[in-house]
Amino acid sequence: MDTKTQNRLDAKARIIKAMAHPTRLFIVETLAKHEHCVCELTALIGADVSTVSKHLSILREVGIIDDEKRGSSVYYQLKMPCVMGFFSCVDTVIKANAQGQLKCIR
Amino acid sequence: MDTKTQNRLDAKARIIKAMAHPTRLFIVETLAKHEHCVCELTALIGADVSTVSKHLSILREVGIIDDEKRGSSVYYQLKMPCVMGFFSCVDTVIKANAQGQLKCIR
DNA sequence: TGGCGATTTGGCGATATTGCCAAATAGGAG
DNA sequence: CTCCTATTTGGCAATATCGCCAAATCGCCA
Repeated sequence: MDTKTQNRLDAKARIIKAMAHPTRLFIVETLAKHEHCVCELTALIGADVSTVSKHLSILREVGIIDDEKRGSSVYYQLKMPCVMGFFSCVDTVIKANAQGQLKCIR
Repeated sequence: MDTKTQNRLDAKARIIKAMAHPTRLFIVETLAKHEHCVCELTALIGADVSTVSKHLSILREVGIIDDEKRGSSVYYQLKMPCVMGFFSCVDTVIKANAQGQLKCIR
């Protein structure tokens, strides 16, 4: 694997890794509906605020979401809605696995 | 976040996590062209055979690739080609980030 | 200006991932 | 049967991730 390919795949993996966590998937799905501030997301997720804040910064770092400070709150929004289409393939994989399981039982 | 959502997102994250590694991205992209045996992939990647074998088992475990033993070799193939479309969004994110950088310099 | 609510950052222990080596396993060729 | 090649598995050290607490920031508002 040459260096150029390595760098390209490193960049790609960094972005995918940012989504490879249940809480961060929840954040992306939730922001797909509409923007939310950190406190709202924290309430929905049910984890420590600092934990949620770190998840948000991971997603922002790779450019998937955007933040905007308004008043005393920080509002996050989905910057790259295409990731939602991205997920439909994952659901396809899950469905295919389930059908494979069924076939074994039958 | 209720238990049902938690389980759904765990399953989704598991699959995405399987792709969140440069070497495994390389494997998926390579298999998208056509099937390869472990030895061929190992040569292309340039890592230890055992390392490549483990990466392959991670991808197989979540149902993204399939294996078939023929002769003394094991051939792997892409089972879920939709992941390639999945990647185009990631490229979009990378491009958007680059353009954002440019805007800052200008 | 002092204090309050919202958010981020530092740090720590627990856990997970990664990549190599060595050893086990599985088939095929001689 | 025995050697050889291809692959997988076990184990280990290095590194990264995760989630909480505590502390630092940052705006507002009285």
